[in-house]
Amino acid sequence: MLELAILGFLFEAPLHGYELRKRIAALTGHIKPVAEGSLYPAVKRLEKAGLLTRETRPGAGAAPRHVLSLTAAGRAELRRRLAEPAETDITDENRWFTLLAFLRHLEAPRAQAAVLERRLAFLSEPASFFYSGDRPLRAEEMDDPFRRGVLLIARATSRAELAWLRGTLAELRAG
Amino acid sequence: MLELAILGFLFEAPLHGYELRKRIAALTGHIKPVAEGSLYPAVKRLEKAGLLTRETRPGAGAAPRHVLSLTAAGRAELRRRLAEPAETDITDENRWFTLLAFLRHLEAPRAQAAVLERRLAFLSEPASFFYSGDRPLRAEEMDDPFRRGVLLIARATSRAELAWLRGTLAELRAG
DNA sequence: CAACAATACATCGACTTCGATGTATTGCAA
DNA sequence: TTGCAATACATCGAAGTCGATGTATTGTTG
Repeated sequence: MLELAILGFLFEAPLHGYELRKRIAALTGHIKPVAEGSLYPAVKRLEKAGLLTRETRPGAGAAPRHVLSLTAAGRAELRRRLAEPAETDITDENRWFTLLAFLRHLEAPRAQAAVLERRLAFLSEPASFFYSGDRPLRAEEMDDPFRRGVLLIARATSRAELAWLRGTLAELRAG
Repeated sequence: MLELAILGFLFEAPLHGYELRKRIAALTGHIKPVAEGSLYPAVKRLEKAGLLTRETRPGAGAAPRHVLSLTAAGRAELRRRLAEPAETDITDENRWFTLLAFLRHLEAPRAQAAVLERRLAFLSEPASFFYSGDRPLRAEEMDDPFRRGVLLIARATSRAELAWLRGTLAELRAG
């Protein structure tokens, strides 16, 4: 998720680490903040893998700025990660939202639609957080108000997302 | 999140590891599966901390069952984690849902309400995933259909949850 | 003019998690 | 009857993440 965000932001423009950090904080920081101690090693990993390059410039600030840019391999890798997301990128909302934030960089509408369809399939499966034997329980069946809340909120999210998915898929197909 | 689920399920009844694994999978597995390689070390940690005990019984299955039970300290620790959740337990939906699944074990309605109020405060803050300068952007302002989707879905979730929170808080206060 | 926040890096050890692998038994289906 | 799925543990190394800490400069505010 962190790496996807780094690749996604750098795809849009070269940035130095501090700016990248601020953009990631704006994107997902209110939900799940990313520590600096995670960001710099992640940048290093991607650099080592040849996905980005670092150019040192005598900075306006204190330390010299390291401007980070994606390489051709890095741009290809972003597109690959967007086109072939892992299962948890589809199911985990945090990851899914991060993916959606950069899905525009996947140029082919067909490929974009294919990703949305995976999410559609996931949301269409009968699933719950709570079961009676094998049967998923509905909100109305829960006595516990807190567990009922989980199901009510999940249902509202699911409905809104299914409506949006169907509409957007129709638009993508129309062209 | 994993530790909270372990404490939560064992609070309800003593279980052996395999059963615990299945319950955790049912609760959150469709969204974010937990590897066995995470579960057993987590159980060990909690055991070492004196929060649970392990009783070996000649099992019906292959290996002998290790029945896990919470100690008094373990029960107290669950209540403490429910009453004083970390900030990300409030903001991250995965963690928040796990917390809600066990919030009934916090006996005092006052304490339950206090936790819901923290979530209410978080959801009431003006926040977005996307900004123009400092100003959070609304769904209607987004050109990118995917980013618009993120905001539309988040808004639907937020509305449903706020309605549920207000209703449940009223009930808790009414007694 | 002193203190502090913000800018701009970076590292380190501790801890957590993951994926792979291993052991052994029961029961069912091909 | 052979093999596979399910039951029921468990470990190990690799990798990732976090929180704390450190350095140095600029700009702002009291």
